[in-house]
Amino acid sequence: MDDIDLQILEILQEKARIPNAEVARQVGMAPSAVLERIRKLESQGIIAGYEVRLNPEHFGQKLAAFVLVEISCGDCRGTAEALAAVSGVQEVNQVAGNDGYLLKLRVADTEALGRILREEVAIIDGVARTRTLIVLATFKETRRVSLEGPVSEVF
Amino acid sequence: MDDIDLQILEILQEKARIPNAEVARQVGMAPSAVLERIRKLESQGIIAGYEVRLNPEHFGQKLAAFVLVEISCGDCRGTAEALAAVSGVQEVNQVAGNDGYLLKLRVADTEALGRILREEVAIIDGVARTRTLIVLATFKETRRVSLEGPVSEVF
DNA sequence: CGTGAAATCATACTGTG
DNA sequence: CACAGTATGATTTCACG
Repeated sequence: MDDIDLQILEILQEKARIPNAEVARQVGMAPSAVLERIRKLESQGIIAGYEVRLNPEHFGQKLAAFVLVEISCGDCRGTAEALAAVSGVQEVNQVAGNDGYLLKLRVADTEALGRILREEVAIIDGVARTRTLIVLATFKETRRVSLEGPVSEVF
Repeated sequence: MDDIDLQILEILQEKARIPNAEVARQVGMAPSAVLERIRKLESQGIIAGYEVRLNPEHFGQKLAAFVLVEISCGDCRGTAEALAAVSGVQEVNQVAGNDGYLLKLRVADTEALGRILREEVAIIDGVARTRTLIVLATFKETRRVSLEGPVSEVF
């Protein structure tokens, strides 16, 4: 991965749906060459995929929340998968410390959140306790990765 | 927004970089009509944008962490913006309760995280205390929104 | 919402350093 | 091996019905 690859990734992070030909212009190369580089980045897993970003508020999901799920591990295999299947869950992160998992979810409102915690989370095997953080406002939400600094060439 | 729009969004959530003509085939419409719908969804803000998903591990960012930032609000204007500017910060969520903000960040390693907390977060005006949750594993990480249920027509 | 023509783009192939 | 040039077919755009 060289400097031109980084330029391409930077452009794509800025605007993922830019035409290939436009990327080629910006990096000063032929479209075919740029395409070849992008394909290679995809096959190397450096580009993991492409996503549409929908506005959740238009789909009746006005509330975001983080839920810390404390685990009492009798039988914990499958807990993560069970949590991932809960309504509205966008993230399941296993975290160090007593709180075993940190979930991020998007739901309609506090009522729906309460229902989900009671009826879908609490019943999962190994779930001891939950602590919920209601999101009042989101000031930044990106998946951008800073492309500066040393780049691992592994994989 | 009607049922065909929902179908289109569902297809795009599944695979964002699908050619328009393919979407048209799946919903049984002319490509031009589909494109027109997509453009409308974009201008309405229902489609908020498109993203490349890069693999952070290829860019020396092997560690994810959540940081709860407790705020002692003397002068809190600008705190969120200051937090958003911290290295590696991907999310800044204001949360209810004592912990004022929940950050998500991606960094190289625990050493970098420590440095950032000391040198970039702790010095921000209004930051009283932080509690860090190290992510050991991520089982799910999506921005998909469930398109079922009642759809708000507002905006 | 569909059609069709024109512009633009994607991509496979080929040649070149 | 990476890149540019080229040709072909697909896609996007836009005016119009």
